[in-house]
Amino acid sequence: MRDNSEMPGHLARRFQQIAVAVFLAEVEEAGFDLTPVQYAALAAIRTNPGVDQVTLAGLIAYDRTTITGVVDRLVQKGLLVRHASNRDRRARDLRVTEAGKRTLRGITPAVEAAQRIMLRGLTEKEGAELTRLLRKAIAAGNELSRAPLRETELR
Amino acid sequence: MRDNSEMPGHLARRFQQIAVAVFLAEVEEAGFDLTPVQYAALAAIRTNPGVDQVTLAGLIAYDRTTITGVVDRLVQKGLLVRHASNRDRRARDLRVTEAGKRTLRGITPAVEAAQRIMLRGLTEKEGAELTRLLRKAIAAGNELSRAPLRETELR
DNA sequence: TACTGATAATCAGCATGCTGAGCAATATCG
DNA sequence: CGATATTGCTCAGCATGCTGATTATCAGTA
Repeated sequence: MRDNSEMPGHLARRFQQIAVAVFLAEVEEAGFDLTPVQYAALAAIRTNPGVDQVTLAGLIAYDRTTITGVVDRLVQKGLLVRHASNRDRRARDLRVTEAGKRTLRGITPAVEAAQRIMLRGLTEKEGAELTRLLRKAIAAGNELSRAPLRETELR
Repeated sequence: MRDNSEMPGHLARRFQQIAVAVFLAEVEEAGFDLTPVQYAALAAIRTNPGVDQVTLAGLIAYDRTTITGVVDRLVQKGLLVRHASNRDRRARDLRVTEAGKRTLRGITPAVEAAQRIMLRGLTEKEGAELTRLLRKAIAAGNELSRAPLRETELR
Protein backbone atom coordinates (compact mmCIF):
# COMPACT_ATOMS: atom_id res chain seq x y z
CA MET A 1 0.00 0.00 0.00
CA ARG A 2 1.26 3.35 -1.05
CA ASP A 3 1.84 5.84 1.73
CA ASN A 4 -1.29 7.87 2.29
CA SER A 5 0.59 11.14 2.03
CA GLU A 6 1.39 10.40 -1.62
CA MET A 7 -2.17 9.79 -2.70
CA PRO A 8 -3.74 12.42 -4.93
CA GLY A 9 -6.80 12.54 -2.70
CA HIS A 10 -4.74 13.38 0.34
CA LEU A 11 -2.72 15.95 -1.59
CA ALA A 12 -5.94 17.55 -2.82
CA ARG A 13 -7.21 17.96 0.71
CA ARG A 14 -3.89 19.34 1.94
CA PHE A 15 -3.44 21.83 -0.89
CA GLN A 16 -6.99 23.09 -0.41
CA GLN A 17 -6.35 23.44 3.31
CA ILE A 18 -3.29 25.60 2.67
CA ALA A 19 -5.05 27.59 -0.04
CA VAL A 20 -7.88 28.53 2.31
CA ALA A 21 -5.53 29.48 5.12
CA VAL A 22 -3.46 31.69 2.81
CA PHE A 23 -6.56 33.34 1.37
CA LEU A 24 -7.99 34.15 4.78
CA ALA A 25 -4.68 35.50 6.03
CA GLU A 26 -4.13 37.79 3.05
CA VAL A 27 -7.71 39.04 3.04
CA GLU A 28 -7.65 39.79 6.76
CA GLU A 29 -4.30 41.54 6.36
CA ALA A 30 -5.95 43.79 3.79
CA GLY A 31 -8.70 44.60 6.25
CA PHE A 32 -11.53 42.51 4.79
CA ASP A 33 -13.63 39.70 6.19
CA LEU A 34 -14.59 37.32 3.38
CA THR A 35 -14.10 33.59 2.93
CA PRO A 36 -12.89 32.12 -0.37
CA VAL A 37 -16.37 30.77 -0.95
CA GLN A 38 -18.02 34.13 -0.27
CA TYR A 39 -15.52 35.89 -2.50
CA ALA A 40 -16.20 33.56 -5.43
CA ALA A 41 -19.94 33.96 -5.06
CA LEU A 42 -19.72 37.74 -4.85
CA ALA A 43 -17.46 37.96 -7.90
CA ALA A 44 -19.71 35.66 -9.92
CA ILE A 45 -22.80 37.71 -9.09
CA ARG A 46 -20.93 40.88 -10.00
CA THR A 47 -20.28 39.41 -13.44
CA ASN A 48 -23.83 38.07 -13.78
CA PRO A 49 -26.21 40.58 -12.19
CA GLY A 50 -29.62 39.14 -11.49
CA VAL A 51 -28.64 35.46 -11.50
CA ASP A 52 -30.72 33.07 -9.50
CA GLN A 53 -29.16 30.78 -6.93
CA VAL A 54 -29.17 27.59 -8.95
CA THR A 55 -27.39 29.25 -11.87
CA LEU A 56 -24.93 30.84 -9.46
CA ALA A 57 -24.26 27.44 -7.92
CA GLY A 58 -23.46 26.08 -11.38
CA LEU A 59 -21.16 28.96 -12.21
CA ILE A 60 -18.88 28.30 -9.25
CA ALA A 61 -19.62 24.60 -8.65
CA TYR A 62 -21.31 24.92 -5.28
CA ASP A 63 -23.98 22.64 -4.00
CA ARG A 64 -27.41 24.26 -4.23
CA THR A 65 -28.03 23.78 -0.53
CA THR A 66 -24.72 25.42 0.36
CA ILE A 67 -25.52 28.54 -1.66
CA THR A 68 -28.41 29.44 0.61
CA GLY A 69 -26.19 29.98 3.62
CA VAL A 70 -23.44 31.72 1.65
CA VAL A 71 -25.89 34.20 0.16
CA ASP A 72 -27.48 34.70 3.58
CA ARG A 73 -24.16 35.79 5.01
CA LEU A 74 -23.32 38.08 2.09
CA VAL A 75 -26.72 39.74 2.44
CA GLN A 76 -26.12 40.01 6.18
CA LYS A 77 -22.89 41.85 5.47
CA GLY A 78 -24.69 44.22 3.12
CA LEU A 79 -22.68 43.16 0.07
CA LEU A 80 -25.63 41.62 -1.75
CA VAL A 81 -29.37 42.09 -2.19
CA ARG A 82 -31.73 39.18 -2.78
CA HIS A 83 -35.27 39.75 -3.98
CA ALA A 84 -37.92 37.69 -5.74
CA SER A 85 -37.47 37.37 -9.48
CA ASN A 86 -40.06 38.85 -11.84
CA ARG A 87 -39.82 36.02 -14.33
CA ASP A 88 -40.17 33.25 -11.79
CA ARG A 89 -41.50 33.72 -8.31
CA ARG A 90 -39.64 30.65 -7.09
CA ALA A 91 -36.28 32.21 -7.97
CA ARG A 92 -34.26 34.86 -6.17
CA ASP A 93 -32.65 37.64 -8.14
CA LEU A 94 -29.16 38.35 -6.76
CA ARG A 95 -27.29 41.64 -7.16
CA VAL A 96 -24.12 43.11 -5.70
CA THR A 97 -24.60 46.34 -3.74
CA GLU A 98 -22.34 49.38 -3.99
CA ALA A 99 -20.65 48.23 -0.80
CA GLY A 100 -20.13 44.85 -2.43
CA LYS A 101 -18.54 46.44 -5.46
CA ARG A 102 -16.21 48.48 -3.28
CA THR A 103 -15.27 45.34 -1.39
CA LEU A 104 -14.52 43.48 -4.62
CA ARG A 105 -12.33 46.29 -5.89
CA GLY A 106 -10.47 46.63 -2.60
CA ILE A 107 -9.93 42.93 -2.01
CA THR A 108 -8.52 42.06 -5.43
CA PRO A 109 -4.83 42.65 -4.63
CA ALA A 110 -5.07 40.42 -1.57
CA VAL A 111 -6.77 37.68 -3.57
CA GLU A 112 -4.09 37.84 -6.26
CA ALA A 113 -1.36 37.81 -3.62
CA ALA A 114 -2.90 34.73 -2.05
CA GLN A 115 -2.73 32.88 -5.37
CA ARG A 116 0.98 33.63 -5.63
CA ILE A 117 1.69 32.63 -2.05
CA MET A 118 0.00 29.26 -2.32
CA LEU A 119 2.30 28.48 -5.28
CA ARG A 120 5.41 29.97 -3.74
CA GLY A 121 7.30 26.68 -3.67
CA LEU A 122 7.01 26.35 -7.44
CA THR A 123 8.73 28.11 -10.31
CA GLU A 124 6.66 30.22 -12.66
CA LYS A 125 6.58 27.38 -15.15
CA GLU A 126 5.69 24.79 -12.55
CA GLY A 127 2.86 26.94 -11.24
CA ALA A 128 1.41 27.23 -14.72
CA GLU A 129 1.75 23.50 -15.24
CA LEU A 130 0.04 22.70 -11.94
CA THR A 131 -2.82 24.98 -12.92
CA ARG A 132 -3.10 23.33 -16.33
CA LEU A 133 -3.11 19.81 -14.88
CA LEU A 134 -5.68 20.68 -12.22
CA ARG A 135 -7.94 22.18 -14.87
CA LYS A 136 -7.60 19.11 -17.03
CA ALA A 137 -8.28 16.66 -14.19
CA ILE A 138 -11.23 18.75 -13.01
CA ALA A 139 -12.72 18.94 -16.48
CA ALA A 140 -12.62 15.15 -16.74
CA GLY A 141 -14.16 14.70 -13.29
CA ASN A 142 -16.68 17.51 -13.44
CA GLU A 143 -19.74 15.27 -13.42
CA LEU A 144 -18.51 13.14 -10.54
CA SER A 145 -19.51 15.52 -7.78
CA ARG A 146 -23.01 16.61 -6.84
CA ALA A 147 -22.11 20.22 -7.66
CA PRO A 148 -20.61 20.24 -11.17
CA LEU A 149 -19.64 23.40 -12.99
CA ARG A 150 -22.34 24.58 -15.40
CA GLU A 151 -21.20 27.26 -17.77
CA THR A 152 -24.70 27.59 -19.17
CA GLU A 153 -26.04 31.10 -19.48
CA LEU A 154 -29.47 29.83 -20.37
CA ARG A 155 -31.66 32.67 -19.17
CA MET B 1 -8.89 40.44 -13.10
CA ARG B 2 -8.28 36.85 -14.00
CA ASP B 3 -11.35 34.67 -14.20
CA ASN B 4 -12.03 33.06 -10.88
CA SER B 5 -12.17 29.61 -12.39
CA GLU B 6 -8.50 29.83 -13.34
CA MET B 7 -7.23 30.71 -9.89
CA PRO B 8 -5.25 28.01 -8.10
CA GLY B 9 -7.36 28.50 -4.99
CA HIS B 10 -10.55 27.77 -6.86
CA LEU B 11 -8.99 24.79 -8.62
CA ALA B 12 -7.82 23.45 -5.28
CA ARG B 13 -11.35 23.55 -3.91
CA ARG B 14 -12.81 21.97 -7.01
CA PHE B 15 -10.28 19.14 -7.24
CA GLN B 16 -10.77 18.35 -3.57
CA GLN B 17 -14.54 18.35 -4.09
CA ILE B 18 -14.24 15.80 -6.90
CA ALA B 19 -11.70 13.72 -4.98
CA VAL B 20 -14.04 13.38 -2.02
CA ALA B 21 -17.02 12.49 -4.20
CA VAL B 22 -15.02 9.82 -6.04
CA PHE B 23 -13.67 8.38 -2.80
CA LEU B 24 -17.10 8.10 -1.22
CA ALA B 25 -18.61 6.56 -4.34
CA GLU B 26 -15.90 3.90 -4.69
CA VAL B 27 -15.92 3.06 -1.01
CA GLU B 28 -19.68 2.72 -0.88
CA GLU B 29 -19.59 0.59 -4.02
CA ALA B 30 -17.22 -1.74 -2.19
CA GLY B 31 -19.67 -1.97 0.70
CA PHE B 32 -17.87 0.23 3.23
CA ASP B 33 -18.89 3.39 5.01
CA LEU B 34 -15.81 5.52 5.66
CA THR B 35 -14.99 9.12 4.74
CA PRO B 36 -11.58 10.05 3.30
CA VAL B 37 -10.75 11.70 6.60
CA GLN B 38 -11.72 8.65 8.62
CA TYR B 39 -9.78 6.39 6.28
CA ALA B 40 -6.60 8.44 6.62
CA ALA B 41 -6.88 8.49 10.39
CA LEU B 42 -7.50 4.76 10.59
CA ALA B 43 -4.57 3.97 8.29
CA ALA B 44 -2.24 6.25 10.24
CA ILE B 45 -3.18 4.65 13.55
CA ARG B 46 -2.69 1.21 12.03
CA THR B 47 0.87 2.21 11.12
CA ASN B 48 1.50 3.87 14.50
CA PRO B 49 -0.28 1.83 17.17
CA GLY B 50 -0.71 3.70 20.42
CA VAL B 51 -0.31 7.21 19.07
CA ASP B 52 -1.97 10.04 20.92
CA GLN B 53 -4.36 12.41 19.17
CA VAL B 54 -1.99 15.34 18.80
CA THR B 55 0.66 13.19 17.13
CA LEU B 56 -1.98 11.63 14.91
CA ALA B 57 -3.19 15.08 13.89
CA GLY B 58 0.37 15.97 12.88
CA LEU B 59 0.80 12.77 10.89
CA ILE B 60 -2.15 13.51 8.63
CA ALA B 61 -2.32 17.30 8.95
CA TYR B 62 -5.65 17.55 10.74
CA ASP B 63 -6.58 20.23 13.16
CA ARG B 64 -6.40 18.99 16.76
CA THR B 65 -10.01 19.93 17.39
CA THR B 66 -11.19 18.04 14.32
CA ILE B 67 -9.48 14.82 15.41
CA THR B 68 -11.74 14.50 18.45
CA GLY B 69 -14.85 14.04 16.35
CA VAL B 70 -13.19 11.81 13.77
CA VAL B 71 -11.87 9.47 16.46
CA ASP B 72 -15.27 9.52 18.17
CA ARG B 73 -16.93 8.25 15.02
CA LEU B 74 -14.30 5.57 14.38
CA VAL B 75 -14.71 4.34 17.96
CA GLN B 76 -18.48 4.42 17.50
CA LYS B 77 -18.07 2.17 14.46
CA GLY B 78 -15.92 -0.24 16.45
CA LEU B 79 -12.86 0.26 14.27
CA LEU B 80 -10.78 1.90 16.98
CA VAL B 81 -10.26 1.76 20.73
CA ARG B 82 -9.28 4.84 22.75
CA HIS B 83 -8.01 4.52 26.30
CA ALA B 84 -5.97 6.66 28.65
CA SER B 85 -2.22 6.49 28.11
CA ASN B 86 0.05 5.06 30.76
CA ARG B 87 2.82 7.57 30.11
CA ASP B 88 0.62 10.64 30.25
CA ARG B 89 -2.82 10.65 31.71
CA ARG B 90 -3.82 13.62 29.55
CA ALA B 91 -3.20 11.64 26.39
CA ARG B 92 -5.36 9.01 24.68
CA ASP B 93 -3.77 5.86 23.36
CA LEU B 94 -5.32 4.94 20.00
CA ARG B 95 -5.35 1.46 18.50
CA VAL B 96 -7.07 -0.16 15.54
CA THR B 97 -9.35 -3.08 16.43
CA GLU B 98 -9.52 -6.36 14.53
CA ALA B 99 -12.62 -5.04 12.77
CA GLY B 100 -10.65 -1.94 11.86
CA LYS B 101 -7.86 -4.03 10.37
CA ARG B 102 -10.33 -6.05 8.35
CA THR B 103 -11.91 -2.84 7.10
CA LEU B 104 -8.53 -1.45 6.07
CA ARG B 105 -7.66 -4.62 4.19
CA GLY B 106 -11.02 -4.77 2.46
CA ILE B 107 -11.22 -1.12 1.53
CA THR B 108 -7.78 -0.80 -0.05
CA PRO B 109 -8.77 -1.69 -3.63
CA ALA B 110 -11.57 0.89 -3.57
CA VAL B 111 -9.22 3.56 -2.24
CA GLU B 112 -6.67 2.81 -4.94
CA ALA B 113 -9.37 2.84 -7.59
CA ALA B 114 -10.55 6.22 -6.37
CA GLN B 115 -7.06 7.66 -6.82
CA ARG B 116 -7.01 6.47 -10.42
CA ILE B 117 -10.47 7.79 -11.17
CA MET B 118 -9.78 11.29 -9.89
CA LEU B 119 -6.84 11.46 -12.32
CA ARG B 120 -8.65 9.81 -15.19
CA GLY B 121 -8.41 12.87 -17.43
CA LEU B 122 -4.62 12.80 -17.28
CA THR B 123 -2.03 10.55 -18.86
CA GLU B 124 0.15 8.42 -16.62
CA LYS B 125 2.94 10.95 -16.90
CA GLU B 126 0.66 13.92 -16.25
CA GLY B 127 -0.78 12.26 -13.17
CA ALA B 128 2.69 11.72 -11.79
CA GLU B 129 3.61 15.31 -12.55
CA LEU B 130 0.48 16.66 -10.86
CA THR B 131 1.30 14.62 -7.79
CA ARG B 132 4.87 15.90 -7.77
CA LEU B 133 3.82 19.53 -8.11
CA LEU B 134 1.19 19.25 -5.41
CA ARG B 135 3.72 17.71 -3.05
CA LYS B 136 6.19 20.48 -3.78
CA ALA B 137 3.67 23.28 -3.30
CA ILE B 138 2.36 21.68 -0.14
CA ALA B 139 5.85 21.27 1.30
CA ALA B 140 6.50 24.97 0.78
CA GLY B 141 3.19 25.97 2.32
CA ASN B 142 3.11 23.44 5.14
CA GLU B 143 3.45 26.00 7.92
CA LEU B 144 0.77 28.29 6.54
CA SER B 145 -2.22 26.35 7.86
CA ARG B 146 -3.14 25.77 11.47
CA ALA B 147 -2.74 22.04 10.98
CA PRO B 148 0.69 21.46 9.40
CA LEU B 149 2.13 18.01 8.76
CA ARG B 150 4.46 16.85 11.53
CA GLU B 151 6.48 13.82 10.63
CA THR B 152 8.01 13.71 14.10
CA GLU B 153 7.97 10.36 15.78
CA LEU B 154 9.13 11.87 19.06
CA ARG B 155 7.69 9.43 21.53
C1' DT C 1 -58.22 24.18 -17.78
C1' DA C 2 -56.86 20.33 -14.61
C1' DC C 3 -53.18 17.09 -13.90
C1' DT C 4 -48.47 15.70 -13.81
C1' DG C 5 -43.81 16.27 -13.67
C1' DA C 6 -39.96 19.38 -13.17
C1' DT C 7 -37.69 23.15 -10.82
C1' DA C 8 -36.02 27.00 -7.10
C1' DA C 9 -35.32 27.48 -2.64
C1' DT C 10 -35.09 26.00 1.99
C1' DC C 11 -34.59 22.90 5.90
C1' DA C 12 -32.91 19.14 9.10
C1' DG C 13 -29.11 16.43 9.93
C1' DC C 14 -24.36 14.93 9.66
C1' DA C 15 -19.11 15.44 8.81
C1' DT C 16 -15.16 18.25 8.19
C1' DG C 17 -12.26 22.51 9.49
C1' DC C 18 -11.32 26.34 11.92
C1' DT C 19 -11.02 30.10 16.21
C1' DG C 20 -10.74 30.62 20.76
C1' DA C 21 -11.52 29.17 25.51
C1' DG C 22 -11.28 25.98 29.39
C1' DC C 23 -9.79 21.86 32.19
C1' DA C 24 -6.61 18.52 33.81
C1' DA C 25 -2.10 16.85 33.90
C1' DT C 26 2.77 17.34 33.11
C1' DA C 27 7.18 19.81 32.71
C1' DT C 28 10.25 23.37 34.06
C1' DC C 29 12.55 26.47 36.79
C1' DG C 30 13.61 29.37 40.87
C1' DC D 1 9.17 21.88 46.66
C1' DG D 2 6.10 25.14 44.71
C1' DA D 3 4.79 28.53 41.29
C1' DT D 4 4.47 28.91 36.42
C1' DA D 5 4.34 27.53 31.77
C1' DT D 6 3.15 24.12 28.62
C1' DT D 7 0.63 20.40 26.75
C1' DG D 8 -3.40 16.97 25.49
C1' DC D 9 -7.95 17.05 25.04
C1' DT D 10 -12.58 18.83 24.78
C1' DC D 11 -16.15 22.20 23.95
C1' DA D 12 -18.95 26.12 21.94
C1' DG D 13 -19.60 28.47 17.89
C1' DC D 14 -19.33 29.39 13.00
C1' DA D 15 -18.72 28.25 7.82
C1' DT D 16 -18.55 24.96 4.18
C1' DG D 17 -20.38 20.62 1.77
C1' DC D 18 -23.25 17.00 1.31
C1' DT D 19 -27.95 13.71 1.48
C1' DG D 20 -32.59 13.71 1.37
C1' DA D 21 -37.13 15.85 2.16
C1' DT D 22 -40.51 19.59 1.72
C1' DT D 23 -42.85 23.68 -0.12
C1' DA D 24 -44.08 26.81 -3.67
C1' DT D 25 -44.15 27.58 -8.35
C1' DC D 26 -43.80 26.72 -13.18
C1' DA D 27 -44.20 24.07 -17.60
C1' DG D 28 -46.15 20.79 -20.57
C1' DT D 29 -49.91 18.11 -21.79
C1' DA D 30 -54.36 15.58 -21.90
